[in-house]
Formats: sequence, C-alpha cells, structure tokens
Amino acid sequence: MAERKGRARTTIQSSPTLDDVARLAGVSTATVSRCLNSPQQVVEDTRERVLAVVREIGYAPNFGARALAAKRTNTIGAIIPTMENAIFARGLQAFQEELGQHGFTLLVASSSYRPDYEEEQIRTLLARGADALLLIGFHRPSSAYAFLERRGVPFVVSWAYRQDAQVRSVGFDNRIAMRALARRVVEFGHKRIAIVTAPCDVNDRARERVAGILEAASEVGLDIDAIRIEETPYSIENGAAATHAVLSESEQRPTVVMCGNDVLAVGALRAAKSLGLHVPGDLSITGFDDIELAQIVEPCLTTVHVPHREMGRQAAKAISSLLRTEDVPQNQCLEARVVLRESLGPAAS
Amino acid sequence: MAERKGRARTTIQSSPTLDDVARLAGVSTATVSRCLNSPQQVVEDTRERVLAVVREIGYAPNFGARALAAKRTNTIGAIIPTMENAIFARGLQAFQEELGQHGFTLLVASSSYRPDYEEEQIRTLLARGADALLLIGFHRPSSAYAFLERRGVPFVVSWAYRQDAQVRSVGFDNRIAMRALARRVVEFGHKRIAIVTAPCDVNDRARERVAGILEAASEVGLDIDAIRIEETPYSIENGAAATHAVLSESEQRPTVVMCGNDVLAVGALRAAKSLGLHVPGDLSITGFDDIELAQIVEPCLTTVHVPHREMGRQAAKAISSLLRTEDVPQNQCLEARVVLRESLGPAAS
DNA sequence: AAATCTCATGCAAGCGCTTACATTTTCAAT
DNA sequence: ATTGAAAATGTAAGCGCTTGCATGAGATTT
Repeated sequence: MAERKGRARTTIQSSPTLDDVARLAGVSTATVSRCLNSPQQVVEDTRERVLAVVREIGYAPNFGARALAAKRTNTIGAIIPTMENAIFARGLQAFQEELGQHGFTLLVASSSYRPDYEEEQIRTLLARGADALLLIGFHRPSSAYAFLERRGVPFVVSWAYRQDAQVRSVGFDNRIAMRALARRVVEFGHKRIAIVTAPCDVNDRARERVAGILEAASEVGLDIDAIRIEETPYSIENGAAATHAVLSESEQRPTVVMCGNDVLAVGALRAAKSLGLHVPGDLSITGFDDIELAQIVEPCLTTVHVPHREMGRQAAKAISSLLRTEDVPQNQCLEARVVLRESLGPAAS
Repeated sequence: MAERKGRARTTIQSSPTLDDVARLAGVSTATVSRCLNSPQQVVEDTRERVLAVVREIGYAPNFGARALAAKRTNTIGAIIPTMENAIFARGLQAFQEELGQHGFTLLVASSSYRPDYEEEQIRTLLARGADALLLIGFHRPSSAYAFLERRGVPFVVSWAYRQDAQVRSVGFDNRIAMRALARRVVEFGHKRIAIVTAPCDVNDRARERVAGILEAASEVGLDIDAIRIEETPYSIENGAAATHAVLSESEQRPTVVMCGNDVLAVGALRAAKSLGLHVPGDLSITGFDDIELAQIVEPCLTTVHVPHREMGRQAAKAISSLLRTEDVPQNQCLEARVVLRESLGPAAS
C-alpha cells in the first residue's frame, strides 16, 4: 500500500476498545464490561479504577458489537408515514422523552405513506437492532404482520384505535372524533359539505375520519352521495389546490370544507383567500390534529385536538412495559376533543 | 425456565442469518456475503439461487455484525441543535435525499443547543457506526474538535460560513445575510431597532446575525449601544414574550423588531397583535430563514431566504466525496438573499 | 482447623458478518 | 490432451462485546 502516497487518505485510527481499557486498568474485559453494565457486581475499588481509565481515554462501547453479543440494544424503532409536516412531531417528541426516562433510544424512519416502504423500514430497523417498534395505524399488508409475528418483535400501533384490534395499540378513535366535529358543523346549519382528505386507500386514519363525517351527515338526513370527496396528499399546496378545485368546479358551492388535517385546512384557507372568499363568512373550513399551525393562521382553525403528547407518552410506556414483559392493556383509547375556533361559522346562505 | 408458565413472554425467535442462507443455497457464507455486497464477483447462476433463498426466508443482514466486520456502515450522522421547530427540517430532508442517492443512510440526533450534549451525541453516533458527521455551526469546545481529529472522523460543518474556517464547511454567511436585511431596514427609515435573538453564547449563527445588524446600523451612524438585544430560545412563545417585553418596557418604542429567525418573528407578530399594534403600520418585524411559516402568517414575513435545500444537498455531496477520498473544496459559501414581504414597512413616526 | 459458602474476577465461547488468502473450477490457447 | 491464467468459491480469522461457568480469596460456620 506504500504506493498510495499522494492520495489524500483519511486515517481512521480506530477508537479504544474494551481490551484497551482492560489492559490499562489491569483487569479482564469481563470486568470492564460489568463495570459498564452492572456496576453493582464489581467492587468499588476496581470499578473506580476502570471508570477512570474509561474517562481518560474517552472510551465508548461499540454499539454493533454490543448488540451482537447482548442481542438487545435498548433501541426502539418508530416508523412514521412522513416527516415533511409537523403532524407527528409533537407525539414523537413525547414518545422519545418518555423512552429516554426508561433508558431507551429512539430510531425514526419514514415510510412516505407507502406500505412497501414500511415493510422495508421494518426490516431495516430490526437489522439495526431495534428491540421493539412503534407503527402508525393498523393498515398494512398481512405479510408485514406475519413478519413481525415470526420474528417475535414487540410492537405497538398508535394514532388509531379499534375496539376489536388484534394488536396492541395506543390511540384515539378517528371516526368518532371527526364525527363529533361534523356534528358541530351540521349544527351550524351546513348542508353542502365538501371533504378534502389524504388518499384513503393506504391510510386508515384518513378513511375513518371521512367515515365519521359521512355518519354525522346521514344522521341529519343529508345526501351522502352529494358530498364531494377530494383526495390529495397532506401538504399546504395540495390542500389549496384541492379546495380550489372543489370551490370552482361545483355548481353549488359547498358552505364548508372539512379537511382531513390542519395542513390541508391551511391550504384550504389560502385557496379561499385567493378566491376572495371570507372565512367563515362565505365559507367555513375545519381541520384535524390541532397542531401549532392551527392557531397561527388567520382565522384560527376549528379543529379536533389530538392528545399527541399524551399518546406518545403512553405508547412509550406500553412499549417499555412490553419489553419488561409486564402486563400491558391491549388497547388504549385516548380522547380527542373538538376545538371551536374562528374558521367555522354559520352556513352562508 | 419451565416454571415461568403463565408469564406473558415474547418469544424472540432470532432472525435468519447468513449461515442459514448459505446452508439452504448450498454455498459458503462468503459467497452469500459477496452476492449481497459485490454481486459481480459471483456467477449469475449461483447468485440467483442465493438471492432466491434470501427472498424466500426474508433474510436481512444484521447491521451490527456487518459494521463490526466491515468497519463501515454507510451511515452518516447529523447532529442538529433542535428538532422542535422546522428550522432544520428542509435542509435535513434534502441532505437525506442526496445521501440516499449515494447509498448512505442518515442518522439524526439533537443536541438541544447544548455543547456538552453535542459531544455526547458525537460519541453515540460514532459508536453506532456513523462513517462521517454533519455538524451545525462552528462553535464547539476544542475538546470536541480534538476528539474528531483523534478518531479521524470525516465531518462537515453546515449552516454557517467563515472564510478562514479550518474545517470543511458548506453554509452561508449569517452576518452578511443579516446585514443585507438590516440595510434594507434602515433604508426604510428605521432608527429605533430592537433585536430578538437566540442566546448568542453557544450559537455562532445567532451571534453573527446580530453582528450583521449592528454593522448595518453603525454604517448609517445609529447609536449601537441604544439597540436593545433580547435573547431567548427559538420558539413562538418566547418570541412573543421577548417582543412584548421590548415593546412595553422601552421608553421610546422601537419602530422595528428584527428577529433572529422566523419562529421568533411569528411570536413577535403575535405580540404586536396582542398589543393592538398594526404591522407594518405601527411596527415592522423581520425574520430569518424563510421557512414555510413565513408565508403562512399574516402579514407575510420579510426575511432572509436561506437556501436550505441546496445547503443540505451540497453538504451531502461533500460528505460523500470525502468518504471516497475525493477532493472536496474546503469551504463552500451559498447565497442567502433578502425577501421583502409585508411585515416590513416605512418607519412609523 | 477444616469445611462451607460468598463474592469478585477471569476465562473463553460465541454473536453474525466481511475479507485475505487458499483452493478449485473454467476455459482459452497451445 | 495439456497447460496456465483467470474466475469462482471456500476456509477461517477476526471485528468488539457479553455472559455462563470456573476459579480463587476471604468470610463464616462447625
């Protein structure tokens, strides 16, 4: 290799190993390992000597080696559909915080709302040593569930709730929550409703929310088939475009646009503005999630407050108990409540 | 262990290994490994047989073992100061996308703006096998730099630029960018300026931005010592509180509040509104970053557009070249340009 | 004083993979 | 056919760590 002169080469001088520490402290590697993992097994004298060396040479255990030998990593994987908007941010933050309390580290991956990606990410996270997983929503190919089963990986589903769910979950009932909001909407006299939602085929949360609206609508005898449903991925841009379409193409303009989440609703707000429509005077708009955005826009969004933080925290607790093989309630349902703000008003004539 | 009956126990049946694949395909583990890592070394016939087995039993290589044996992971670590707001989101997204193109995976950690945490995270990411790191800003204890040096870890600093930087960087000049904005501000006739910024002691970007404002101010002969500087961590809440303080406590109210970033500026906007001040009629407000938020609020924020995506992309390219030991320009400076929108107007009398 | 028990520590076997080197196979050229 | 180089594959030595078991030194009991 001497001929390689002149080639800019980053010399990776490998980091100190357990062996180095052991040698310098005059003990065996086993003892060093114990000092780090179960200190009470080592007599104080030795322990201090070892830890001193650790600090001195800046030793950090090699994660891969540790995982390989111990067959656990204290790492939890989470696969969320998207990182692009803030929908999952708050919940995940709480999830992470709570995990930290229990000595776990979080590894996040994103599936871009694509079930096939999600399966790949599951594999990847497991290969990286995740001891357990957090997944969003119930909807995924049975092959994914089979895989998890076969591997015996503990996992928790979140952001959704189903009474009859066969898997552990911590979430809220998207349908009931959205139905509650829709009931308020019809109470305001709205009869012409339009829906702007994320594509429902791979998103059970979105599907349930739409179902909730339709339920409320049929309760008061509205013609469900007349309700226009526009599907588009979550983004402000898309929300604006879809709303624009709904408003300009309908022969009879809807009096309210109910959006699948706040991000779409902000887009709807923008579309209304660009069409010169006053919200809520000419048009009402509702969101879902109650993320920070909802209170930043003008008018503030009427929406459904999802207890993201609580959900993240409870999910972390569930996983942590699961790994300790403690008893964990199969299904946990949190409450999401309607928040009335400015963007919803009486139906325009 | 038979006594453990009745105890809910997750049976972790370990996943298939290289050995399993090798056995089932009737080849050696070496061949399987080669099929996966350098397929061209294996004759097509064998390769197909092996890959068929891989697919069939759902084999995924154990990351830790691979890292241990190969001493590289194709994983890049990034340590950003915060995930709480969207400041770094867009840049990181682009960073990740570009890394993906080059076959690398991204691992993100957050330092909460605390240098000591950052050092810990550096260690953690390296222990997890990161081949290289992305760091934000230049400011960190020399011990951190020494550590990186000692380990020979390639890294790139981003979100900042310094001509004389001794380390590789891809960023923009925070001072010059903010100075450009401040010049526009004084052109609008503002003489009483207040600054709301993140704490400068551990944040060189914030420090440089403040310096830029002061430069522009002194260029036109304003009394720099009269400029009130309020430091508070980035958040809408904090921005509102700080602005509230600035506006209500000053004997002579400033005509413009220049904020360290858009998040603080949105808070400032809210404070102004709560005090019944019209923006920009009674008070002008400016931000920095040009994140999505800037165009959502009303009035839209005058700000500095930071080329986040481009920065992320270039940083990824730099790191990828670095790992291929290709030549990489030491310092790369992108342009951040002022964006005039509604929140800046002529100075109120 | 011998026997027994505790506790701290060491020894050494892997964990699942990559890769240098050794061996076998293939195939073109003689 | 024979040869030899090149290509394909196998062998086995680790990578850095954890942990079951063995060891030995004290402490405690008889």
